[in-house]
Order: sequence, then structure tokens, then C-alpha cells
Amino acid sequence: MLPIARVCVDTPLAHLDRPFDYQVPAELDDIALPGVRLRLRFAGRLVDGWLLDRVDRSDHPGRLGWIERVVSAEPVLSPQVAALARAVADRCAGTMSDVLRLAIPPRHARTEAEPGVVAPALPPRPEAGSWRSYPRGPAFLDALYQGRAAHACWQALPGEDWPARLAETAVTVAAAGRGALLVLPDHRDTARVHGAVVALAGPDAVVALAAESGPALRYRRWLAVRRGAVPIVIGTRAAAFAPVAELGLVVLWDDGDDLHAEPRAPYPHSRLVLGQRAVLEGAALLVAGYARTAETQLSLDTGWTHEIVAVRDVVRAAAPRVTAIGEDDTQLVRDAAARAARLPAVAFDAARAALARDQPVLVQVPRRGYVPALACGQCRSPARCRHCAGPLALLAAGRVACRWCGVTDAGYRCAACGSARLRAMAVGASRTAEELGRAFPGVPLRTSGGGQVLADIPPGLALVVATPGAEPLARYGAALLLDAAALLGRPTLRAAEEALRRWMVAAALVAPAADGGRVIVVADSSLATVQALVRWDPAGHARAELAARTELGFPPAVRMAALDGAPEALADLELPAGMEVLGPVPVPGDASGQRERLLLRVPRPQGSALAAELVALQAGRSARKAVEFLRVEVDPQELS
DNA sequence: GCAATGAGCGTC
DNA sequence: ACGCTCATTGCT
Repeated sequence: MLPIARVCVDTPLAHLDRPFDYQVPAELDDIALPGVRLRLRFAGRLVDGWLLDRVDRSDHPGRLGWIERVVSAEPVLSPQVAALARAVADRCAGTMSDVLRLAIPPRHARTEAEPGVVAPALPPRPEAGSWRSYPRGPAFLDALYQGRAAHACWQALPGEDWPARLAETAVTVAAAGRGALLVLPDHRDTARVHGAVVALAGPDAVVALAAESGPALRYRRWLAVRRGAVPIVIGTRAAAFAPVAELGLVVLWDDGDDLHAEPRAPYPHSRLVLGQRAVLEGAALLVAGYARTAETQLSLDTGWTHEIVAVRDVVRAAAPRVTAIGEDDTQLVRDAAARAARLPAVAFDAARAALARDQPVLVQVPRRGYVPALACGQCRSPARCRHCAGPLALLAAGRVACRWCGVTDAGYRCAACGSARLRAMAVGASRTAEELGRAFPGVPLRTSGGGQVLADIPPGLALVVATPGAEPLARYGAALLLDAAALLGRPTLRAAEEALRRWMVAAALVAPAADGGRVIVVADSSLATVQALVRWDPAGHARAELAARTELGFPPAVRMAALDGAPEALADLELPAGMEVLGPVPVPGDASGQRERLLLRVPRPQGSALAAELVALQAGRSARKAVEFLRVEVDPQELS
């Protein structure tokens, strides 16, 4: 066999993120194949590595070391995942070994020794009749069956059985003899889609890869995928790297959910990982959800995806009736208990009507701890810095400063209406479940959220109080979206998009308007995001959101990177020339105050140049043995 | 003039 | 964290 092994060495040092050549001892020659885990001596110490390739000669002028050990003959790193890890590392200004740590689960030797399972027969192609609600849906499924690399974004109708629809896409691909990979925000959604695929194609065609299962089970399922025995993989963000054989389709559900953002370096988002895979492996791509992100809108505008949406009348027929009531003009009810829970009359009436029809009522209350942001006192549009368009915040002294560039702005005027008045988007006092329960005596009260998430509820009457994302599955007669202004007023770039997404996830569980379904959102009806919910118009909202971000120079219209570190460390950085530097600003969510953030901003076409510069920056630091902490995140998820 | 020592650097 | 290079030091 070819005498030289090209190896990716598992080291945290950025300047060593390249292949190294080793000699293969004769006794390891037949198992030292591409993809195996290795032990080798690197700079004196014994380290882990990945065998990338066998080649006939090395360009290294010095003496080559020898591979110490092949950990196991299992070729865990497929060529496709190796290429993916390289591409993701380059894009995120990180190292391949960091990405491989995310991509490949820890070895479980006993599991590896178990006999493998046999791949099941191809499932039959499923009926795709339900996709007829979406004019371009059936054509997309045809493309999947024919093995074409179609790229689409799909806005599910309210009330849609979306797990069944996603299962149909996956089984269609499996029926054509290729693999499908579906990535969902959480375990609950994963289980639902897994169930839907099992119902269509049986239990042998699909595995769920989720962190919840123990290491042995997780590795067993992962190995079955790697060995080509399972064509359909469902899972949370780590599954985006699953080594599905003959990948024909990648699906991302609810791409605005921040659970899709990987918190470990180099912080790749599932959207990025799956997008890269679609390109590298020639697979179809489906980005789906009730709502639509600005990133997905951009992929439509650039022609990278096309949209699968229902026509207006079909959307209207499926949606509940949504009513917005402003906080200020809220008419409280006579009922003392309802008044104590600060329930507006309209909300109280909608809930009572649903309960009278024997249908459950959902109450969405935001999680605690949202920081107030500043908005125009006149038109309520977020207050933006005149210098860099960053978000304004109130300093302790009562003065106003930008959270991005730190410039204090004494003479603020709203860019939209010219008003000089500012208003804190106060976090509404969160109503307790007990207060709400007292307003509806005799109705079973259930709460879902935090550590106690209910998957579903028993049929019949119930008042369900849930935080966003924890709504139990049911057909509700009404939903009350309380403290909506608190969701909308969060001082982050994605506040509006995120609010609409969360409202839609809740509202989609409510019966259509024709069946009496009602949604009451306690927020000013003149706000664009509230109107988008009332009209059930996720596409229009995404278009407006992207237009606004383009205007202001925010992602995804531009490429950004965040450099977080101690102020001295940031001051010492030799920043690349030719890009806009914002800050230092506070690090979002950092309570210690010991760290600051620099933001680099470039036009999108210079995105890869920015990543390359940041790789060079980190390589220089690690070569110089710099010890001060520096966190580099390209496309930072949290932006104020 | 040259060996002995140690800091710095690259890492196959 | 090993081993190589290269500069410095101290001795002949």
C-alpha cells in the first residue's frame, strides 16, 4: 500500500492545522486506512490523530515520524466528513481538529466489536398528496426522487403536520436509494419526526442521534450510520455531521431557533454545516419552518434556494384569527381574578370561548431575565446609533450610549420619525401560572417550561402556561401571547425575527379561524412584526427584516466576526487592514465585565478573506505562544 | 578558537 | 514536551 500517511493531528494550536506526513510500520500497513483514529508521536508527545489519506511520497524535507498505533480499524472519518470539517473550519476561522471533535462521537470499544446491522430494503416511495397544499411541493418531492440537488425553503402552514411532511421528503430520498439527514432544534422535535419516519418506512430505516441517549447507544447508532446500514438520520445539531452514506437530502427545521448555534469552537451553525454538505455532497437542501429567517430570505434572493409556500387563501384558511391589543389601551375585565392576572378583556373572552367549546387554551409567557432595550418614544422603532447603527442602551448616569461602538449620543433623534424621546422597552411583569389559573377556576392548569417540558397534554379542557419552545402539542382553541412586547423589545439583532418565530410556533397549534381558533397577542398592532403575525406573513416579515439589515449593515447582509477577550488582549491585536472595526463593546451575556468585544465588518464578498485573516491572526498568536484568552466567532449568533 | 550551556522555536 | 538551532558564555 502507499507508504505515507497524511494525518490530521489533534492539537489546539491554530498554526498546526494542516496535514502532517508519517511513515506506516509494516505491521499496521493493512489497517492504517483513511478515516481511522491514530496515536502518534508529535513534537515528542503522544497525541491523537486522524488518518486522512495514504500517498506515495511526502513533500516534507525532514525525517518522517512513525505512526505509533492505529486505535481501531473502524474508518470513523469518512472522506465526505473530512472535507466538510475542513470547509467548516475554514469558514469559521477555526481548526479542523476542533470541528472533528464536534463531528465524531467518542469511541466506545465494546460497541465497535458488536456485529453490525444489515441495511434494510429500500422503502416504497411515499404518497406526497399532502404537499399539494404548496404549489411547488410535489415538484420538490419529484426532484428528490430523481436525485436532483434541489434547494428549497418551506414555510409550513399553521396546523401543518410538519413531522409527517419532513418524513415524506426523507423516505422519498431513501426510496431512491440515497440517504437523508434531518436536523431539528431539540429532542422533542427529533422524537416527533423519528416517529413519523418509522410510521412510513419502518424502524430499521431510521435512527435518532441525540445527546440524551447514553454514550454506548449513541455510538452504536452512529456506527450503524457510518457503516451504511441506516439511510435516514434524525437529530439535533451534532447530527449535522452524521456520516450518512450517499447523502441525497439535508433538512433543517426551524433555523431561527438558537439551539442550532453550536456553543463550542468554532461555533458553526447547523445552517452553515448543512449548507456546506449540500454543496460538497451534491445533496438537496430543505430549510423549513413556520417562520423564515433573514438568512433564509437572503438564500432566496440570491437564487440559492427557491420557496415552497402555500397561496394566500390557503394560508388564511389554515390560520387562526389573530388579534393584537396594545399594552396601553388594554381594557381590563371586570372579573377580579382576571384583573389580578392582568388579562385584557379580549384575551379573557377568547380563552373563555375556547374553554366553553371544550378546547384547551395555551398561554405563552416569556422566560425571565430579558434586558430592556431603548426604543423611540414616539414610533417604538429600536433606537440605533447614528455612528454605526448599533443598539443604544441607557447608561447608569441616564445618558445614552451605543452598545457596539460605545459612542455616547446626547442629541439622539429617531431615524424613522425624528422624535427625540426615548423609551425603555420595559420587560412586562411575568404573570404567574397561579394568577392565570385563578382567572379560570375549575379548569385544569398545566405548566410547561424550564426543566419541566410537557410533550403533550391529555385531551379535554386545560389551561396550559408555557414558555416559548415548550408548548405542549395539542389542538388549542385559543392562544394568549402575553408580554409579547418583552419578547419583541429584547436588545438583540434577532429580536423581531425571534418574536415572530416564537409566536408562530405557538399560534400554529391553534385551530383555524373557521373553527373558532383565536390568538391574542398583547403588543402594539401597529408594529410590523405584530402585523406579520396577524396576516400570517413570515415571508413578508423576512423580506422586511433583510431589507432593514441591509440598510443598517447587519448580518446576513454583511459578514461580521466577533473577537472577545480582555481589553488589554484586544488592544494588542494586530487587526487585518481594510475592514471596519466596531467597539470595543460589552460581550452579550457576559456578567463578569472582564471581557470586551471587537466587531469586524466586511461586505459579503470579502467574507472568506475575513475568515482567512482571522485564521492567520490566531495562527500567529498560537505560534507566539500567546496565552491571553481570545474568542473568535464568525457570524456571531448573539449580536446586540 | 571552541566546547558547554540555555533560550527559542518548530513540531512530519 | 522533545530535540533541534543558534546565541552567549567561559575557558584554553
